Amino acid sequence: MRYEKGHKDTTHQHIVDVASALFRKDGVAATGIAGIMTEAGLTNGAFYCHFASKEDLVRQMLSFGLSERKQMLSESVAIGLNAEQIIRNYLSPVHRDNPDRGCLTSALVAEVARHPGETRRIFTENIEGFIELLAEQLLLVRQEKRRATAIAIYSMLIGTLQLSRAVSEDPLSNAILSNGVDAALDFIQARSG
Amino acid sequence: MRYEKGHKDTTHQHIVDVASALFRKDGVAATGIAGIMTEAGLTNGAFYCHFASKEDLVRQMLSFGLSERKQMLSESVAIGLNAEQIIRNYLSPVHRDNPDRGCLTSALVAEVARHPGETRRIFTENIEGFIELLAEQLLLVRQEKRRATAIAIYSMLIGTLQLSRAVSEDPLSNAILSNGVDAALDFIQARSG
DNA sequence: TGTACATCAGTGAACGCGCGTTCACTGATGTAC
DNA sequence: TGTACATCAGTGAACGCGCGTTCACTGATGTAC
Repeated sequence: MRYEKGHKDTTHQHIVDVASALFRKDGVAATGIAGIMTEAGLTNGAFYCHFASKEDLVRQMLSFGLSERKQMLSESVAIGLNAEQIIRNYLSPVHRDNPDRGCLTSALVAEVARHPGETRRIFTENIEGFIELLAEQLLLVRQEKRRATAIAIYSMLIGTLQLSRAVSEDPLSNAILSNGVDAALDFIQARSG
Repeated sequence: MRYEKGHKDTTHQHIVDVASALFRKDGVAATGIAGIMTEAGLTNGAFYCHFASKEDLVRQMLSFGLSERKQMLSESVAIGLNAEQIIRNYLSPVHRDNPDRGCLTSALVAEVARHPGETRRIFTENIEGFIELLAEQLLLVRQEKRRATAIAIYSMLIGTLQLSRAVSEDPLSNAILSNGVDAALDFIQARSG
């Protein structure tokens, strides 16, 4: 069969979206091509009409997924969320319990570190824009300290979320999250004025 | 051949040590039994004289490895290192560049989160002792805030180390590390007095 | 003291399975004449 | 307008390979008589 204009692009994007969710849920190494394609409603072979290799998919997924997350953050700001609300959303039980729809960095940062330089380069490129956007929201922090503060907060957030996901169940996991919110806010406070 | 008394325990421990390094370097999912046994100087089959399954090894590795790390921290304290020095060592280029000999949590926390409940329980159990020990070093922080502060600092440390490992090369990676030290010290400062 | 047997850490080949990747093929539509 | 061919996203079987796990076997030593 022939397909309508734009069909291939739609399918391509669909595969990236499906892979992005599976990678975040199970990790890159533990997710197979066959599983991705089945989940996308296609067969194995079609994968290589869209990607040169699994690593190629990983790179496209990082590039698209991180800029998508950046846009989500940007929209949060646009509708009036401040730094505190962004932090509360990030360190929420909902985010903890749904890694497949959550932050790519907290789900995949350790695995990215083990991937080839080109993959890490794409990660780095996208993360820098993210940090920049986060820095802009730290209105109380002196301009020249904003970037450094944003990096530190981002590190806190990904470390805290990961720890809350790894420990077995409540109540410790919830305590880690709410403790993380307090800590991030105290830290911003310390860097303010 | 028969072996001297204690031989099996020595071999068992050796396999755990080898696996611990490989898991930290490449991740659990990407490390195979055959690779571990070859690195340990044995053949495949012997693995099941020592462990019921790969998951069994993962659990023993976490249990032993985390209590080993806790003892290392304990010894650092015994020889007079303070909280600042512990943080500087943790967020050093040497630690970043040698994950196979470094912190298990920063290397494996995201993967542990995807393992069965029993594995996460072992992780949790050991991490709590670690947090406690770290809390005791926060001498400037008011007693009732120490535990919460220790958790937050630990989250910062693992998040920062992971981020520094994932980004591509210097100078950003080094900046993330030294920025992390400043942030952790500022945070302790904010919680002091 | 000498012989027969038990022990058991480790060997190495094999199991079924899923991995990433390749490739000859399909078939609906578009294009050329 | 009708026919022959080109296009190309997707199919599905197959490739070699390594995975976790199983198992019959080895062989040096310890034990029993």
